Amino acid sequence: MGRVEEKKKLKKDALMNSAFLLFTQKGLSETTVLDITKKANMAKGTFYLYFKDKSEIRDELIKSYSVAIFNEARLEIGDETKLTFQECIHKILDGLINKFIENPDLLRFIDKNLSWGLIQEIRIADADNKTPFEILGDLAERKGVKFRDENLMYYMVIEMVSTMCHSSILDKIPADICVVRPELHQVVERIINQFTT
Amino acid sequence: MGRVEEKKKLKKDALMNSAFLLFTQKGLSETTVLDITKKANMAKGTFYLYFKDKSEIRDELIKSYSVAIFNEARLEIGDETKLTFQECIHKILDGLINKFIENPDLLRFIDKNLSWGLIQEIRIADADNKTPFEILGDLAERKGVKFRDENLMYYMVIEMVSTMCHSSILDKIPADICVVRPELHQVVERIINQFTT
Amino acid sequence: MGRVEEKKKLKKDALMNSAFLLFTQKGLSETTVLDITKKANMAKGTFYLYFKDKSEIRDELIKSYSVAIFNEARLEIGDETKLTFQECIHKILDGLINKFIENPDLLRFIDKNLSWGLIQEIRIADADNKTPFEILGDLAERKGVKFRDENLMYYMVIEMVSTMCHSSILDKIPADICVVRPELHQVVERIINQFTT
Amino acid sequence: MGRVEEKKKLKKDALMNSAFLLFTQKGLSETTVLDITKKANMAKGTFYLYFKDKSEIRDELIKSYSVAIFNEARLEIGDETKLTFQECIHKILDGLINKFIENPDLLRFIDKNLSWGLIQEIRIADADNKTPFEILGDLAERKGVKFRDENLMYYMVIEMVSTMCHSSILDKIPADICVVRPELHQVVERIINQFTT
DNA sequence: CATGAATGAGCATTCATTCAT
DNA sequence: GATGAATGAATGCTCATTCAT
Repeated sequence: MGRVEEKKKLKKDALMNSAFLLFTQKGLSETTVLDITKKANMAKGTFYLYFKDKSEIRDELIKSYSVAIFNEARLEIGDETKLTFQECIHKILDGLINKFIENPDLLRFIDKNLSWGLIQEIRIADADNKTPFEILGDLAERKGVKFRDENLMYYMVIEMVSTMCHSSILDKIPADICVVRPELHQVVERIINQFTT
Repeated sequence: MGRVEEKKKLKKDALMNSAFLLFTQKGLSETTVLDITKKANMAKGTFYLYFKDKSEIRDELIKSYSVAIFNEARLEIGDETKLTFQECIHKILDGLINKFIENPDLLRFIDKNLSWGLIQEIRIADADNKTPFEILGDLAERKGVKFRDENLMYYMVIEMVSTMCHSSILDKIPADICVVRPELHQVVERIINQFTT
Repeated sequence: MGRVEEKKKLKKDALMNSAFLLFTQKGLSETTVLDITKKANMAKGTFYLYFKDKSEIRDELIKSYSVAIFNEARLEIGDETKLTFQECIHKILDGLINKFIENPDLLRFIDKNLSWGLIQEIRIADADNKTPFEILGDLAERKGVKFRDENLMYYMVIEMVSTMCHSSILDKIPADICVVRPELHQVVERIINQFTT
Repeated sequence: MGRVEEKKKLKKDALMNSAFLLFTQKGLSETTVLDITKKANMAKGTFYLYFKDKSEIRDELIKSYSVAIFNEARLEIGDETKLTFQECIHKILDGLINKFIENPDLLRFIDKNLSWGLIQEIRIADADNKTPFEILGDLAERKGVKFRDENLMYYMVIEMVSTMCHSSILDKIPADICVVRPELHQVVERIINQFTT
């Protein structure tokens, strides 16, 4: 039965990959179920064996990609022992930007679909099932840094980073990411300073 | 004939208002022409007497609202003679936030549809047909302030402000606008400082 | 009131001319009432002051043009005294072909809409209100020619002439009218011979 | 899978038959897709599984019926060895008239839709993929008959036959087919004589 | 399990016709 | 009389979803 399970997993993954690409390129309502199944080399009806409807596949996609992104961001820091909190943040930011440059579809999808509510529900399995913010909180504690209004700070940073990556990487607006990157680092630093107590 | 013209204007306005509300609540592709006309108490066909298709009404809406918003923001400053550049910006920001608090639909619509390209095309009739950025540029000049990478700065500020207003006013995420407002002022100030030469 | 009557006639004529051109070029169901009124420089609603609906204008058109065609064909013969019946027919045929070459729209319209029933109802005001076939019958009598199955003969001749004119003049199929014309004369002659007793 | 294919064929045939009847009775633009599917006891959407749009079903219909008609006409001749060319033509003509008497809808459809261009593209699979005119040409050759302006001759004959069948069979105008038939034979004979060299 | 044929609700758009001005 | 704004029925076509095979 493990074989069967594996096969089912493969099918589901194929559908999710197809949907991912199509959603990022054409948007949800412009992507048809037929589009998705065709790209995955399956029949239309098969879709409904794996997902209740179109919105279910979208939700699963968001969850899955978000976990991956945040986990990789965490690993990006590497050996943190000789780094300040701000340096850790810079490393994470650099890692994210690089990732997004390599994989613009991912960026498009994340930016379009990742909601604040969702972020807070993400739990990184490889990190004691903690949420991204708990992980950052632990890091800050280890570095002896304290913030007021942590949530607001994270929110601002995330919004600023995601919107600037989106426009500069995907559309080179208002400038290429090479130009935007140093300014973005600085803005993030300033926002963090603003909230540091 | 003035009567007829007036009536037509009323009809068109009714359609635009209906479309505005529906677009902000359900999005463009989820809003049907029938929805719009029903809400405006008209027959489906009437829509096509005033607009070529759905995208035309959207474009007219964006243009019309953007001009209004930016013009009002400009007037918000009032007598600038005794104010610094930063103080002017704070006044504009406060005015905008107040406006958005009063009119959340407007906020929703602006945030969803106002693109960077569009902003640069907006010309304020009451201000020598200048664009918002030209107006701010003039102001900065009068105040003797200079920036590097002005465009990027404006972009970052606008994105930060619009996204924070959107989430805090409409969804109280990550906090209510009362909490976010002072922090937003400060972030904007810091961003402007970062780019001041 | 004669003035008013005249004006009404002019309007009606303008509508009929526009409709005629549009029907011949685009067909009945592809021509909209708006098309017709626009071409006649009138408002949509005005159409309904002169015609009950689209089919009424078509019927009036057919009648009017058919009468004109047949009357002119009759006049084409000129002084018949020294001509045989066949020579008269040849003259009529030549006149018709020339007329159709000059005015292809007329040809298109006639061929599409002139029914056998209609032909038999046509009465030429300038010829004692006789039908075309009565006129030809009189001519045959004067020339001392007799036919069996006159109706069938006329029908065959008319169909052959109209279809060949249509295709050769309008589409040069299967050949140009220059090539077809002599053969058409001969076929008509042969058909008449076939029915001559 | 043969079952499925068979069913699909049945469905497609049902659609084509419905469309055929409706097109002949109401014309192309007066027939809606809903009409067609209703008559075939299917849902509207099903139509689009089998045909791209309305014009595609019309094209398929014309092609299919034309090939059938011409092939049967060819077979009508039977053993030609003791027949003259004219006698062969008479047999074909008789076969066609009989066929049209039995199947007036077919006649209506053919007459309305079969264009000269199309006839020349018809290739009879059972006769070395030759066109109807090539087949007749071969026959004439075998019989030692020669024509000038063959195309024009065929065109005239076809037009005369189809229009006379149409009106006499479908509307008994100008007379019943029983009356018209012998005259039609004779006219065809005369036309062929006219072009024989 | 997988398929894809079938369904029918839903949409954008057109246009004949009416009617208030 | 003339206008053209308003109507809403009708049409071609799409697509999410179901279900028999």
